[in-house]
Amino acid sequence: MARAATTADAFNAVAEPHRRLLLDLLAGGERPVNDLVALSGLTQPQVSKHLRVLRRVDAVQVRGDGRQRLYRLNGQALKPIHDWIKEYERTWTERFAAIDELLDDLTQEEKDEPDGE
Amino acid sequence: MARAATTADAFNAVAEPHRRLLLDLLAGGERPVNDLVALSGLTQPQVSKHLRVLRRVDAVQVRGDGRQRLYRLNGQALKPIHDWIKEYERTWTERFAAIDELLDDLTQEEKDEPDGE
DNA sequence: TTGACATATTCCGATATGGGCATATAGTTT
DNA sequence: AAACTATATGCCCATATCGGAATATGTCAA
Repeated sequence: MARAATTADAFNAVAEPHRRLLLDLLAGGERPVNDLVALSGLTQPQVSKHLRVLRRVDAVQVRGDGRQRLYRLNGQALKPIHDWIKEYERTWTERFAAIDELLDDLTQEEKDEPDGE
Repeated sequence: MARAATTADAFNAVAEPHRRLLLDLLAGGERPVNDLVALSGLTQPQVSKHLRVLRRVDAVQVRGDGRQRLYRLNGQALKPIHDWIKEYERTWTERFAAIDELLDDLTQEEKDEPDGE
């Protein structure tokens, strides 16, 4: 066995800068692929491929419209990321940071394994 | 040229589930590697390697203490992720979602490139 | 049907990743 | 110094990733 999970969840989908760019562009509204190509400066296949990944994690949805395919953002899929990172927000909120640090110290004392060492 | 950026920014560091686990554990306070090994169920080299990546993006900081190395979370490094994803929050906040959808439609009309298609 | 346009897919090569295992390095104790 | 503990590294393998170029697929128009 070598290597583990990768492009299959939102976290990974979003780890790619170009993919974030596409999402950002789609945040402005539904758009056909060619628009994204123009706006992103990426090649058409590149865009199609990245959109595919984003689709797999349901971060975007498609809708056929004539010969075009309209892509639309589905932020819902990004919620898990937000939920996870939200917990860390306190870390950089200075006031909380100080409190946390204090708590860490206290907690340490009672939690520290006292099994010799 | 093949392949682009990877493990060098917070987004990527956090894309790995095991790495998120380590961060979550460290959120509970400073800990030596062996604690993390025990708590995570990962092998020691695995932990060391993941910690290295996390260190490279400054998501954790080390402090030597005798023969141990105490790792501590540095949430600050995760802020960019939070800042980015925050913008998408409205998407799943139902009321906003509806409004956005409406705005999309309106915006579309005036923004749609009228250059022949 | 043929042709033009829009988008998706395939194949390829270069590279990086993560795990496993063995081992190196560092600090401590005796 | 030697033995021991704690952690970091190195090496290898299997696999996934991203980009590039070419091509397939799909849809509409003549």
